[in-house]
Amino acid sequence: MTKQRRLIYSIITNSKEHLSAEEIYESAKREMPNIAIGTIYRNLNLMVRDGEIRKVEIHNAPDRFDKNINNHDHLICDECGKLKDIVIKDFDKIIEEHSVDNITSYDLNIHYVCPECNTKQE
Amino acid sequence: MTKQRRLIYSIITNSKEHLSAEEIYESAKREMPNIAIGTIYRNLNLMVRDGEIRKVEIHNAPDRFDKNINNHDHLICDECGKLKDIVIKDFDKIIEEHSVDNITSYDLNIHYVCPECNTKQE
DNA sequence: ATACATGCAAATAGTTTGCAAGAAG
DNA sequence: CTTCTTGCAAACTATTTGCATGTAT
Repeated sequence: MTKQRRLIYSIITNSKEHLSAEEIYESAKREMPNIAIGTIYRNLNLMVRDGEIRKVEIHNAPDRFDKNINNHDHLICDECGKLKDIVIKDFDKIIEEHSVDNITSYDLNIHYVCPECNTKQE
Repeated sequence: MTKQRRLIYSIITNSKEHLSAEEIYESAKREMPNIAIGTIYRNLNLMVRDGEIRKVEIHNAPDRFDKNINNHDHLICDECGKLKDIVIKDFDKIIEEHSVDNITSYDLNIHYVCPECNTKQE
């Protein structure tokens, strides 16, 4: 439990957004200018392993980190890149009905244009 | 329409597997030893853009290329890494029921242990 | 004390790109 | 001919890692 780790954790839990490692790094540097990007990644991975946070992997974009560790999926805006949580109800059951055994996890990202970007476009 | 492109396309359509760029490269080199990996990627991207093939993006693993361009999702084996196609019926409707507008695409990969690897383990 | 975490820099993997030479229409 | 594509090598992005030093317990 170093102060670096405490800082990184607080940045994630205090943010309303799903931050990338780079964004966490920029934010952390304001408090600790010498903090290294390697330290950010190492701590993020430890926290993910220990179930304190969740990693959201997105294609063609850096991973993002989520304080919400409950079962949920993500909406990803094609315009601004921001994420929102979504819960697809009974999704586990839907998959099980397709008679697939030994499921370890699944990974669902829905791409869309978020309401904010959609109104901007008009 | 170069012979490189024709070769790459035939490798994909003749394969029963979902090949990675590297695997396509290895296979192509047997016919054309001087073919460059850059040529593989350039042609794959063109074919994806033109809808001739589909790119399957998997986290922590190289992209794979799929001759099946119909709507379908993928099962990914955690042991051997091989992919299988799966169609989750009415999945579009399930998402729409969650009152999300402006959906452009979605991306569902289900991780599991495939029957082949599962019997091996016992 | 001593085990673990850090900062730094270099390495890694997968993919993309600039450019001069070559092939296609 | 002239446009598009190739082969090659270098660049790129996100992330990981080796190592000597520093910090926590």
